[in-house]
Amino acid sequence: MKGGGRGKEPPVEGEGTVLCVQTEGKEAACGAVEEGEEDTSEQRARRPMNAFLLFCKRHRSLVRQEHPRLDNRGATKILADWWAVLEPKEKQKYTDMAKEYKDAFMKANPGYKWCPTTNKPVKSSSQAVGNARKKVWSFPTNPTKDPPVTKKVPKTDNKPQLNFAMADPTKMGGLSLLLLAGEHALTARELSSNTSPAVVTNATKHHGKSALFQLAEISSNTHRPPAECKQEEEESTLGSLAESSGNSVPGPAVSPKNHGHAASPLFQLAEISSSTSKPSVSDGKQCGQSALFQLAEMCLASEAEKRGALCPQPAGDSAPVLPEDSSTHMDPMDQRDSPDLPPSAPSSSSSSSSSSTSPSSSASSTPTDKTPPLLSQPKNVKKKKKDCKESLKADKTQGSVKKASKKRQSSESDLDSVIEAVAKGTWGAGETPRKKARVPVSDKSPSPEPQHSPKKKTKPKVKKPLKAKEEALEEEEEEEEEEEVVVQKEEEEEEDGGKPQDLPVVKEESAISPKRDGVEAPCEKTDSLVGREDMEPHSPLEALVKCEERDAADIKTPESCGSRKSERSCKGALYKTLVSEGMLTSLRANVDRGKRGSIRGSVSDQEGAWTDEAWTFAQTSASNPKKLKKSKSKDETAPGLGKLEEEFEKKFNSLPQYSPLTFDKKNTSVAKKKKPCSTILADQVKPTKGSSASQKKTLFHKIVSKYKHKKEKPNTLDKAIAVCQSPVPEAVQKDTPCGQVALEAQRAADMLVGSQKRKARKSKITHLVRTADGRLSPAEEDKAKELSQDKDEKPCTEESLCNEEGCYAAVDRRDAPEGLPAFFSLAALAEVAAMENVHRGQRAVSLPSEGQAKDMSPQTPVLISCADQ
DNA sequence: CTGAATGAAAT
DNA sequence: ATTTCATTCAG
Repeated sequence: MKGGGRGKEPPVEGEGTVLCVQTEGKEAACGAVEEGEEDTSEQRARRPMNAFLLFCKRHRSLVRQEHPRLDNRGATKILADWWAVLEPKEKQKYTDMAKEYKDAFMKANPGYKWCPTTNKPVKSSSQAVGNARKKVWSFPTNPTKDPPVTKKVPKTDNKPQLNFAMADPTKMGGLSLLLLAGEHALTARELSSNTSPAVVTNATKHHGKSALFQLAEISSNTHRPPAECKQEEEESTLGSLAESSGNSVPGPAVSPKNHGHAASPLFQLAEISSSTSKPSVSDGKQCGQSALFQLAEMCLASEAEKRGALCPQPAGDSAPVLPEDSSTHMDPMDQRDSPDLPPSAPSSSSSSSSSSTSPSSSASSTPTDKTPPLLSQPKNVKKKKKDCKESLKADKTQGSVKKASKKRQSSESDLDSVIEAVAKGTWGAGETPRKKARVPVSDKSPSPEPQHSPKKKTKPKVKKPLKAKEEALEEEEEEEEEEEVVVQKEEEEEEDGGKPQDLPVVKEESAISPKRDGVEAPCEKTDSLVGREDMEPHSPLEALVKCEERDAADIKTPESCGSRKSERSCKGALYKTLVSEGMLTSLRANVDRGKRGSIRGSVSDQEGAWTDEAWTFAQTSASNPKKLKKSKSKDETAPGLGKLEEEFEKKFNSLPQYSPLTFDKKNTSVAKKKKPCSTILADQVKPTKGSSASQKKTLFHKIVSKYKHKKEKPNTLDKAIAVCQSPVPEAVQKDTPCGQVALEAQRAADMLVGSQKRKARKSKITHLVRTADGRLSPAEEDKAKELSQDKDEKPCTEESLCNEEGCYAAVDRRDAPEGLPAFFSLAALAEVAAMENVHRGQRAVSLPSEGQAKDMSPQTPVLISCADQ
């Protein structure tokens, strides 16, 4: 069975196929699982970050602020330099945190293997493996208890529980949809990919379905036939939504039941899924499927209804309707008791699988049908190579898909839009990526601000709220003030409810935030981001990410923060929604508590160490939503996530964030310590940076390649490099005589950090083989370059000139090197190297300030001259 | 998807 | 001793 199913992915299927598809998928999944890879390939949690990565994560934003143009690679280099200079003591913090993180992670995932590999599942290559990497924390052990022991499935070392996580939302149905939505929101682009590759988690999905099914039943309480269930589900769903939208806070009442049963079921679900390693699915699955299917429909229908209710005109794809509205118009209680939903209509329609009310609604319904197709799509998925190359190969083989992953092209299917809308909380709005969700945003602390929407459009009412928000934001920045936030939220909600256009609210916020940003220097990113968001649909994820960074950065410069938060808030909203739905029990708890302000408390409580509970918790809550995410999950930062995340975040934030200046100083000091010369360096340092360096590299490569250096291995060179590598600043270099250089060289060696340290991989090396010409492959060139650097001692003063821009310019023009004679003299190389060194030195020292040296003229000429020599 | 860096773990 | 992979995100 499995063989058949999994192997292929059904490209597209009609509606009818849905069930079929699912079935196949399941089988496939099962097969995969059975194959044994289950654990590994399934959804592996991401490995915990090491100290350096934590450091990078924490400081990258800073680096980028300083060097906006610098790309990540360059930033990484700088970060590496910083890291290198970081004092042990300081590093220790990161190291410790990393350790804690790791320990916690391991606790959560007892059998976790960093390198799953080994199994190379032949599998259908792309699929199963495809997603492999799920999210970081694998999830769950039981929420209640953490211990790994709980983990039910010891099957393999990897986590068994994953199953649940693995479950493919798309297949799951309404609930899954919600999850999906959440994820979608989180990672818009990824979603598409996820969907497509049903493959990935076949087994999991499979389980998920059955489990889901059960869940559905539970929630409904009555085991009624699917049809009836549907209604119930619908109602409940609406209710939950209403709750969420309406309040996140308070009220107690409404949801208790809902909430209660939903939640527990979830856990059960998780357990079930995990426990049943592979259910016999056949029977269950069918039932499950149908049930799920229906459920999904219901959900859609309900949504459609809402939409309709809100917006009389269904036609618009993206009418700006808000989900919340629905809440507004209905009482949760009422809903529960008797669903009167459908102002607009569709209840009946909804009931029928077909769906459909209006075109728009049809769209919504469509998704369901379509869903399968999506799944079938290839998936580019991001997962890197998770399973190693095989997966990659597979992907490649499949070819086409890649792009899809990046942007959710899947848009074709309305589903996406729907999902997004749901995620955002704004149904109608769907298309506009930017707006953050109005929703409950605040569940946590941090993020109330929305800045993205650059356009303020109309800002409807709610001015008050804005101010309040601003204040709140500020406060939050300083400290998270939940209460206010909450209040604001409520206000917003109300407002939203009053008006269908929640967008405005957001805009307002955005408008405000811009100001702040404007004030701040660092906004560039933000701005860009914003722009992007407007432009692109998938932006949200990025935005979120950025937000995270921003937060980190904020610590240092609080001002800047405004923009990102919005994203976060969006996320929070999503989570909230999910929670409200009962999908994330733990979250809900948190949310509730959080509203009261507990968040902080909780954090503080655990502050010290990662509690098992916390981890568990977090995993549980987080994992669900994230599963889909695969690559980027960004769990930590998520606003509404569980304690774990909070803790993580908190800890992460607590990590010292060193300002560039600090590093500069350090460099200086270090240099001084090591060598006297360094002093100069420090002063002179400028922001030059990696980027330029990289470009130079390119140039150098070319040059080098021309005369083909010989050094295949950097090793030999290393020494030399070490020697020369002084970080001397341009000025210094100029001035500095070779002799000093030598001294510095040592120092440099110290500073040297790693950049070039690492050996190239074999594969790469292979890659490096010389060409017939005798040229070296790029890699080699680099090495050669390095060598040259080593030698750099030479006196090329001018080179030092290269600044970021200067360098760029130079680079641009450069090319000249090609013309150079094949036989570059060592001296010439040395010069080149010197340039590089300079670069490096600057970089190392790099100061934020930009000014500088532009006096230096382009080095290209110099280079040439050198070459001539 | 790649890469740039470091580090932990696995092979 | 060598590979993977974790984070980030522009190319």
